[in-house]
Amino acid sequence: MERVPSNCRVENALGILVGKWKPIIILHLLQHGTKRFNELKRAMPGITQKMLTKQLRELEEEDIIARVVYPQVPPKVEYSITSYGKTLEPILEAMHEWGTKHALHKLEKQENIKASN
Amino acid sequence: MERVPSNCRVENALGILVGKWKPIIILHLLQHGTKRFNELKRAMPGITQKMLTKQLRELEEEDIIARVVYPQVPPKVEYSITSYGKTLEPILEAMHEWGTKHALHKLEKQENIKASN
DNA sequence: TGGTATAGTATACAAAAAGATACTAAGGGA
DNA sequence: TCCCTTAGTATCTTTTTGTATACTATACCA
Repeated sequence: MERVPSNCRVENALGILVGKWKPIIILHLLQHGTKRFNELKRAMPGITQKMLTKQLRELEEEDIIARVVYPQVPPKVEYSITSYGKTLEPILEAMHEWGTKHALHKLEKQENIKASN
Repeated sequence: MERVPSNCRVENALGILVGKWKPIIILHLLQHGTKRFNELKRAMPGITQKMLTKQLRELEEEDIIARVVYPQVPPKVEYSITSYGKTLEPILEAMHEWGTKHALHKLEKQENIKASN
């Protein structure tokens, strides 16, 4: 992150969006609203508790999501996107759109390879 | 990359943009056009040859950049963005813009912390 | 003859990210 | 009494990334 051309702020966004799970978490909360820890976990098969916790903490640190703890046993913790976090929506949308097209592009490429054999 | 909710193609874009150097390489080629290997290297202080090579090969694999080898000694290899790669520009732009604002947001947050002490 | 340049590859190593697994507190239910 | 639940920690291992360094071929120049 250091020693990067000074006009490049792309890394700033990337630093937040990166990490296999972050965009998925943000997108899920954007689309489904407030969720409890285990609801998120169940929605993302394959993620470990450690990873989910870590990603959530990092997103909280950046003001992207809010964490509300209810003092109960068993515990209840709710996560939601902050209004600041919502400013990421256009980027996520753009990425989602491009990603969809790119999946197609890759498919076509494979078809071409097959056809030429 | 496996076991991700099927409606989520964000990872598809992220997979390409991620890696400390990729967005910088793409942005540089977008802004400055065709460049030789060592020109890129010099433009990115801190990157090693191995990393630059690896990133370039991965971007080539995804059709984002084109690699042209001139059979000369000493070797000459030119890299440029493909027309397909140019479709990433809006995302990079959006990220750059958001990243700039986010740098400000972080600064303000720090100021607030200072002020309250 | 020796040095310079380019675009790499090969190898070894260090650091960071991710994954697997076990553990915790305290209330409720069988 | 034992087990279940939730939202985590703690610890260890594996995988992925990144760094450092040395090496290559061959033409050109002094």
